[in-house]
Amino acid sequence: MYQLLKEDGMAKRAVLHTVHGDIQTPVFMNVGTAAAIKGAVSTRDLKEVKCQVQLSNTYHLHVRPGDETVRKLGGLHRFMNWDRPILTDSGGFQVFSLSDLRKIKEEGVYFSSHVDGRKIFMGPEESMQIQSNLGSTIAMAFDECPPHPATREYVVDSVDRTTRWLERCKVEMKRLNEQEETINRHQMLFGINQGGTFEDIRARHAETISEMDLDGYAIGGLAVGETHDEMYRILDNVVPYLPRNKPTYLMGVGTPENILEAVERGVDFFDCVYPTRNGRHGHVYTNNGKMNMLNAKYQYDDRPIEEGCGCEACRDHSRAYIRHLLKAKEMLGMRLAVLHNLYFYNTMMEEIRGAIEKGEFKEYKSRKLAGMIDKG
RNA sequence: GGAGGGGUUCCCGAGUGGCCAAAGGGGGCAGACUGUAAAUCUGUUGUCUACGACUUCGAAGGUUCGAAUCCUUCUCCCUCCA
Repeated sequence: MYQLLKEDGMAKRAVLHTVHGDIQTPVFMNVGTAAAIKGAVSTRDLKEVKCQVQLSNTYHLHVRPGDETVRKLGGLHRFMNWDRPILTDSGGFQVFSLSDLRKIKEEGVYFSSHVDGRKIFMGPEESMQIQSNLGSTIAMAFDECPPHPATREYVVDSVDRTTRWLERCKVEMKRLNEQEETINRHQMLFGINQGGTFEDIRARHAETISEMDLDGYAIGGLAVGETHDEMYRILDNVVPYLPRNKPTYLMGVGTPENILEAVERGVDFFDCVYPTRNGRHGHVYTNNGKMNMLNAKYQYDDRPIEEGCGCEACRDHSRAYIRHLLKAKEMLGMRLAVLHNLYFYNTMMEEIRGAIEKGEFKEYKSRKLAGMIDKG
């Protein structure tokens, strides 16, 4: 159940009650694609870094270790030792990211596994079955994330198919949740809006899926190469067509700035690989902007990444030391950078929630952005 | 003492007369990354009054229109046999 607690302009402060506990929104979901946050981050670390929800991936877990394996081991929560909510992405993004390794048909998508090349068929039913086997808190509809740029004809075809797939997802999810042996019989299903950069297609699709009474609504197919302005324009245009009394999830986004802009436009669920991937690559986020810890200027810098930050990296170590670890390719360097970034993101979301509660989101956003732009 | 092999740009290491400022790694420096095929990928890495010039391949001298590449001497290192 989703409860809207407070509104500040378009910005929403809400709570989503789930069988695995409450999610306070706006929230950033920490991405652990293959049932692990890359960078040697444990579930203990995740709790310390204030992670509310983890995101895992249907396609990747189906390929390895196999969703049947996870089901036999009691589901993803038990497998990973994570008792808070998990959202599983459907495999729809892999239709985009593994575009050289797949064929799209009406019935679904034929992949050749990126691991060993074997044929894998995934349609809406298969995606729901896999996610049911994983037992995640929230399942995502199986969609196609179209490339950018794409022609209008391509996008129309793709979105129509995604709608038909969504209907099939809904039927299959209902069936699975009614079965006795299902691990999580309260698994939620979020639908995904598509339409590329075509506002009218986006809006019409949003209206169509809004009538389907799903547990939440995502906006997909953004941050795939379009400009930030285009992305914001689409949010302006689409969010109003999605139900306000349901979660609004902007998939795969984004930078701290992207998130602030999207919250202002009514989005309250996010996920992105940036904090983890950038951390592994030596980039860390601070209130003064992004830093590349690999840069020579930090060689003798004895300060923490960010003064006053409560994360393990900042409490215990200097920039110089973390730079050394990263340069030496010591695992600890990546781990500390990732922990810092996740802490930064999750803390920012906490601040956002506080600001909305006080009705001061706009001020908070300007302050935050000014800091990051000034010294970035 | 005898026989042989070798010293290349920060490092390792190709290159045996012109297409060589010199392959390829590494290291350095910088950049990219948005529902993760990513501990990945890209650029750059002699100097300058830079679409041209200058200095460089152990040192010095020589052959040649032209040398990192051929010759002479010197020097240093390594291996094997005594």
